Amino acid sequence: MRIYFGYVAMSVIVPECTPSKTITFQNLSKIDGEKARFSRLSSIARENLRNTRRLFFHNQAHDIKLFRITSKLIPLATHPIAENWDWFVEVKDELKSLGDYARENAFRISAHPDHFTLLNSPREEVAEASIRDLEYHLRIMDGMGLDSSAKLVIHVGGSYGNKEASLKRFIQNYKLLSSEFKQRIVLENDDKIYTAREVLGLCQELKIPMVLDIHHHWCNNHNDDVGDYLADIFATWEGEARPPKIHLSSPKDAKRFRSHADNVEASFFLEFLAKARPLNRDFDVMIEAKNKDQALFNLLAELKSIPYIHFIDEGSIEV
DNA sequence: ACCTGTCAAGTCTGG
DNA sequence: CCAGACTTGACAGGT
Repeated sequence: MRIYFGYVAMSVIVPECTPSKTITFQNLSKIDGEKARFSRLSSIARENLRNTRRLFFHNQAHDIKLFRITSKLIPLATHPIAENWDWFVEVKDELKSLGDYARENAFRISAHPDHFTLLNSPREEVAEASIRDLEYHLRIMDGMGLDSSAKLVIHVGGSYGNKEASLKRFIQNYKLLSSEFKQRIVLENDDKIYTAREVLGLCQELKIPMVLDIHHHWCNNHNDDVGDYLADIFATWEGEARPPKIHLSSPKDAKRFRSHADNVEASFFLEFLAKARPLNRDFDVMIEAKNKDQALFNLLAELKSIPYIHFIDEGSIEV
């Protein structure tokens, strides 16, 4: 089984290369005239795209085929102050060529809309804002010309005092979405509310691929063992062009155990690998650590001493 | 060059 | 009913 590794949004190795530059609402408001404000936003957006391109080159040079693009690529894209700003036209060409490069090098691109994207909120304005945010992500992926294997990873949402009703509301709202959304949305278990088993049930019912977050499962699991239903989680990816994806991170410390540590404990990964090995299926691992790409390299360096792990290149292994 | 409080967005808890 | 926690990278204003 082949396992590919990737990291989230930014590099700690490539200097001066943030793809998430922004401007605060307050400061943008100080600029006189809509035209000048939009021009400022456009120049930030283009800078972010330039840096994303540099990250792509870096990834390709190191055989890293898995990458999560930042949600902050286009500054204030869904903020009311930028409502009349046609950002897509401004960055259309850059987006397309970025996507071409990704396709040529067989990159697996994903995005993870922020935690206030809540499809199941009982507040209509929140649910609507969430759809606007998903639309924004869709336009980026479509603009890059990526096929439906480029996924949008989201959580189920809040519990709002009634988990059962909130799950139902997710189902209702999800069903209202067009197929453009549905072919990209995948669901992830979270660290507080919806466990892996609950998310799996939802994914099976709605035929949505499920991303298992090992760290979240460790925080929030109702005492069940993910090994018992890992095969079912992987099965939600049947018919998809790409293999299942998991998220991997380690707890920061005993007190802040939900937070991401700087690096990933090799034992944390190996424990999971022991459960996945019998299934003998390829899967992708998204590393979520403060040290970003360096954490990926650090983990792989540690795996070098494991006898049954063979290195294909800098970014993938064979087990 | 470096430091610190603040930032568009939501939800949950505890007082 | 409201303040604070949660979480994270970057801004912005200051030294």
